[in-house]
Formats: sequence, structure tokens, C-alpha cells
Amino acid sequence: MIAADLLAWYDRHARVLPWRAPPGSNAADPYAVWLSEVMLQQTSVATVRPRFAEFLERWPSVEALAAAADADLMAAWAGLGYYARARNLLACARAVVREHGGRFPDTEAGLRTLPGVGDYTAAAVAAIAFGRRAVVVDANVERVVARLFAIAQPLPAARPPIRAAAETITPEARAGDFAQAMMDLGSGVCTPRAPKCLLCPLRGDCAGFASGTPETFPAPKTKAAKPQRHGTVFWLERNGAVWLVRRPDKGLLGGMRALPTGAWSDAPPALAGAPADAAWRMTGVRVDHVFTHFRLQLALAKAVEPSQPDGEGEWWPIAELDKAGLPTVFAKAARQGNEA
DNA sequence: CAACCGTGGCG
DNA sequence: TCGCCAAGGTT
Repeated sequence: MIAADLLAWYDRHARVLPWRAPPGSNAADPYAVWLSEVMLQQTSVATVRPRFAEFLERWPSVEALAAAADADLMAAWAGLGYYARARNLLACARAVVREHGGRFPDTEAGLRTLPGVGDYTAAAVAAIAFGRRAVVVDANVERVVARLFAIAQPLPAARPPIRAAAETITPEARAGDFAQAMMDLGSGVCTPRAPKCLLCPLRGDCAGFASGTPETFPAPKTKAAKPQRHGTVFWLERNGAVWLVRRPDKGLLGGMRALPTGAWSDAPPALAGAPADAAWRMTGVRVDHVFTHFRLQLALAKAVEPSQPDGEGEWWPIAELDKAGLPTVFAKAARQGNEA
């Protein structure tokens, strides 16, 4: 009995995580569960742990979060990546307050209508916060199930059979614990490489283990090479302050505060796109950064005492740059721009 | 369906 | 050093 064996293992080995209800308690707060699930999308537990605590202290309820200023929320999310999550987080909190009286929908279908809540998150919140039976499938569950049933097709073709198999082992009772147990198992035992099968409570029911090569499931999807792109980042300084802009809501680093940049191209550019007339100096500093689907190298240009910059922006005190909420690539550029 | 969208840690 | 990977969602 896979679910019973897994739940017994979970009762002994569950990770203690701040967004989980204390052992023996059913007091999961839907707001905290939802917030943690959004933060955990494609983001490691170790990264989320301190940021979750910051958010929950600063915005203890969905009403408090819904009342946050956009700029404050975006700055608080800086460094976590996938910034559409932050925009959707705010839109979702406001929808819950305005359209649902401040209470999260308690069904998978109701949750699924909220911004930033997809199939996985709707199922996870329904199961963990509301005790609903829901089939929760994330990357951990995909791997565990592909091995349990020795599903050999490559992703994403393997998703429908994986989901069908997950459906057959999801219990009616304790569906939230079952989902978290599957994720704990995938994270710590049924790992992508070198799975620890000798520690696994499901070893006896695992077709992948029986095959002798459990680590080959699921077959990986082929990944495209990352192209190299280039651009210029502008450090514009006056009276101990630097000129910052806000990026458009859509696209890369959307909605985030940033240093001005020119357009990006396939080859090292010059000063096109400078935010003001000034005695620009190419510093020779290069800022390298890797995004999900391309590499970027920014050449750092620097100037002081310019004319009034073109367009919208703000002079930000250099001594307080750590409070500006810059995405990592611009935090790196700013640190080097200040020294160059 | 596939492209787009960040970042940090680890082997 | 570098590729892989993570509690995915949107278009």
C-alpha cells in the first residue's frame, strides 16, 4: 500500500518547515500555504525559508498584502527571480480581498482562477490548506511516480501517464500530507541523481528500483543552448545619488527597479541608449549574468554631473542602494559601477 | 506545444 | 568551471 507506507514514513521523517502546520495540528493557514507555494515555484527551500519569514512578518494577512504598494512588494521580492510571480502575488491578494471577501477559495477549481495559481499550486493549496483530495504533481512527484511505475517516455510526453499513475496512488484522507510526503521523498531520497533507494519506504513497490536503473527515469528533455547577448549598463551619478529607472511590466525583470541599459544585441555595443547627454566613459568593466534562456554580458559606462536625464526615473542615494530592490544582475552592476 | 521568465547551490 | 536542477505559470 503505497500511500500508507509513505504516510508512515512521513510521520517519522517530515521536514520541519515554517509554512507547515506544527505536527499534530490541522491549523494550516491558507494565506501562509499559498504564499509559500508561490515562493517555492522553481525556487529552493533554502532560498525561500528566510524570505518567507520576512514576508509573513511584514504582511501577516492577505488583507495586509493586498494593501501593499506595488513598489514595496516588488522591492521585497528582489533577488527571488521570476518577477511575474510578484506581480501575480499582488493581483491575487487583491482579488481574494475584493472578490472573495478575504478568504481563499477552498476548491481546486476556485483557486485555479486566481492570478499566478496554476494546476500545481491550486492542487497543493486545496490539499494542504483545505484537506481536499487533489492530485498534486510537481517536478518531485513526476520523478517519484516515473520511477515507481517505470514510465520510460521522455518529458513532456510522459506527463499524461505520470498524472494518471499519480491519480491511482493519491489517498482520500491526508491528501495534503501525502503531497508533501511525495515532495520530501523526491527532495531527499528519490533524488535526480544517485537516488538513495536503500532508505526508501516504497522500494518494495518500485518498478524503477526493480529495473536496476531507477536513476534513468524519467528520461530528460533535451535542452537548447543558451545564446550569448551583449548590452551596455549606465551608471549615472550626481551628488551621491545614482539614476534608477523602472523596467516595463512585461518581459525580463518586468516591473523591477533597474539601472538604465541600451538595447541588447549579438555583439558588444557602444553607447546607444544612454539615458542622458554626459561625458560617458567606458570603464572596461564587464558584468556577466546567466538567465534561464540566454547569457548576458553588460559593458559598464559611467558618467557624473550630467544634464537632466531623459524619461522617467529617480535619483537614488548610493549609500542606500541595498534598499532599492535591484534584481541580482543590476545589484552586481551597481556594486561594480560604484567602484569603477 | 514551445518559448519565455531568475537565481543560487551543488556535483 | 559549468551544466543541472528547483514545491511552475503565462502566452
